[in-house]
Amino acid sequence: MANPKSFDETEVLGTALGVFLRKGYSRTSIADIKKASRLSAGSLYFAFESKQDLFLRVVAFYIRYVVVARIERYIHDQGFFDGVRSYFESTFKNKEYGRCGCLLTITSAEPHLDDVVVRQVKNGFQIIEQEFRRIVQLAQENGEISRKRDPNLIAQHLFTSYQGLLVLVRFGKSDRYLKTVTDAALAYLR
Amino acid sequence: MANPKSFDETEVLGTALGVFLRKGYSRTSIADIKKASRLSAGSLYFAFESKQDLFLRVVAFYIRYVVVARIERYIHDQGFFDGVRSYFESTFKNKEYGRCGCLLTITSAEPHLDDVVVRQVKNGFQIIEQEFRRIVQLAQENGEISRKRDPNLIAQHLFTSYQGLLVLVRFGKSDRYLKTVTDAALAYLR
DNA sequence: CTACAAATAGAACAATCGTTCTAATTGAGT
DNA sequence: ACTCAATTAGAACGATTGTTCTATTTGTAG
Repeated sequence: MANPKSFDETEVLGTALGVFLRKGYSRTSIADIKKASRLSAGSLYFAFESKQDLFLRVVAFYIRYVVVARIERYIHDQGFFDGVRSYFESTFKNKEYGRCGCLLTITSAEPHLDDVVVRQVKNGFQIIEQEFRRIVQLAQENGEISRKRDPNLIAQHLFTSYQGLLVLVRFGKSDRYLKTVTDAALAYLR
Repeated sequence: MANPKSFDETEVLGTALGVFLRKGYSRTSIADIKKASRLSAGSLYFAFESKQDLFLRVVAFYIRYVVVARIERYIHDQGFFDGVRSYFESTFKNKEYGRCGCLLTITSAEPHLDDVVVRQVKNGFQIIEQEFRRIVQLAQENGEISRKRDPNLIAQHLFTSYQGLLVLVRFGKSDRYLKTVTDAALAYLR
């Protein structure tokens, strides 16, 4: 045994996430990751198998600690309608990773991705949609939404509006515009 | 005078559009364009100033002869509701450029674009939104939509749903799913 | 038929990409 | 203190990028 690892892998994942969000998968170079993480090529390739391997782990990190964690927290703290509104608004108000869109959304726009990557992104999408379905059903039990409506349909609508919103966020629409869009998406649920 | 141009520039723009739609701006190489158009680097750089110049002209071509032309035709032939439905469905049913998403949508997801490109894409988005607003107002005059509703809001909703749909199309959701999403977007307008 | 410039083809350029390799450094176990 | 393997840094590799350069071909005007 000698020379224990001098950096926290999770921390690197968070840093890399920021870079991937800003530049996208294929246009992010290892040089970018090196600069952001202050690690050398040697260290990076010692810790991660390849650029693709690093990205896959970043996606998993993102789904778990950004997307799902955020949804849970908002819904738990504020209930369905206000929680969804806060979640939608976090896409353009959040300081940490805000205004960059969603890692899954921007990745799905990239061409000729490896099958493994596609599967990982698909999985992420399903998790988000499933979360939406879950909170809709919860809201129906609470009486916040009528039990007569189809939760699948509502979840789909939520998901599509969310994706549309993210495109507009990425594209730099004004906060006022994005707020109106959020309102319209929520109005459909009343 | 000698040796007149042996290829049609518009034809090249159409071919290049197909490549850019499949691969995105930054990941499309001049080699790709060469292969698709069967032109040499010399010819391409004789006709177009640079890769960026070519792309700008492709975007203009796309807005005019694909997006706007398609909207006009569907609305003219089928009226508002069926027209919008057909237009939405063309994003995943059209054989020519279908299933690739929208050139503007996928470009807006790309990082660090030149200001000139950003402006061109922004312009395209505005044109689409403006077209939506125009056909909504037209539908209000026809009585297809209540005159009491705010056409700007409806156009915004249409635009956002359209962008969300395009993300899902690009991502390979099933026709059935996409049709449901389209229905939900239209239901909001009734 | 000759001359000439527009148009073309393809080799060559520097820059950047992801990745690998080789040393040098590090610190715990003996 | 010495050993030895885990870890690190950074040079180097071949492949690919957008672009430029140099010939060569081409068709028409005189």
